[in-house]
Amino acid sequence: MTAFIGEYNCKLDEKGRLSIPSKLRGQFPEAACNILIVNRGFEKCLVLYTKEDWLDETAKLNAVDDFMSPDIRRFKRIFTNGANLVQIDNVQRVLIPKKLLEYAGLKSEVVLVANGNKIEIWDEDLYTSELNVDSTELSQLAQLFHKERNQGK
Amino acid sequence: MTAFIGEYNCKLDEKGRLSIPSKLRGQFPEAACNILIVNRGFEKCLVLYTKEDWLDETAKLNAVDDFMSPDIRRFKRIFTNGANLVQIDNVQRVLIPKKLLEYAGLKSEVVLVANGNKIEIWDEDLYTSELNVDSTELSQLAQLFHKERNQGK
DNA sequence: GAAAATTGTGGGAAATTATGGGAAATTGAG
DNA sequence: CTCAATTTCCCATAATTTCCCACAATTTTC
Repeated sequence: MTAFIGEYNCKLDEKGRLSIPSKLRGQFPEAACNILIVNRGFEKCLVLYTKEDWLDETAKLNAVDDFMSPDIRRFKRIFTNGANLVQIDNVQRVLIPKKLLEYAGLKSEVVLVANGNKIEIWDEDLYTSELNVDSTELSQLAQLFHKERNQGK
Repeated sequence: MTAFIGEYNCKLDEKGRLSIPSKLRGQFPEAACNILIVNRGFEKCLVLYTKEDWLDETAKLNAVDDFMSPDIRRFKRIFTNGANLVQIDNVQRVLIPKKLLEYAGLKSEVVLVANGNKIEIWDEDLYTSELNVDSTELSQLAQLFHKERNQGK
């Protein structure tokens, strides 16, 4: 599984093309791996996966039989909603589908944020306010995280 | 088994023809594979299978003995009854039978959604509301998924 | 600090894909 | 058997996407 690192500011051109900074590009497993999957994030952002990691994620979903229940089917749909294949062109850009640009409110200035095996794509301004947190809230969040992590076990 | 990726907006023309986006078409196992099966979905949508995967599905059904119960027989009958062979024409379109269009409430704007080895076909508006979920419901669904996945084993 | 190499940005042309319409073929009813 | 209706097949145009080239900007090297 890939583990991306870093945070990168970049630009979308008016055709909706996002050029991937070479430092990030270098982190992809294979030079040959030039197909990515973009998806809507739970927040107002997009998420990039390598094809391999996307297939791993969805394999977990697909292992569960659709006959089982309507809720299972619904969950699968919600989880995979918006997925799009994109190809990296020969100058390291991907064309982001218009629908997804709208969803995430992406205009020109965007931020790519590594998050495990995923890369989040945020509008710069939204990202700034998402990160805008004071120390009280941060420690509340940490407590919550700790609690829920242990519940999950 | 095929694993399709992506969500695609497309249009039905007034003859009921659905053109398959090239990105999706490229995911079919063989260029020669130009016969698909459309069936009713459990929700108000349709489901596309490759011929091969459809045969797998029906094999699973037929593995269950008809002697077992009337409900088994009834389910098999109803499930199989909606299935239709459709052929991909030379510009990558399939003609969806009118009965199925009605069943899924398909008008002009539709969405094709990859779901494992199947492709779901939704009316755009219905699909949007299917995906419209608040965070409380989402976490309930996630829990349910987690639970049922483990039950299924 | 200047030159070279790499990377980022923009735009245009070519190829591919989508879409609509019409003609030919097939089917079914009378 | 004939006519009407539907279906299949094919072609033309519109729209989109992909590919390519040129230049700008940044980084690296000497």
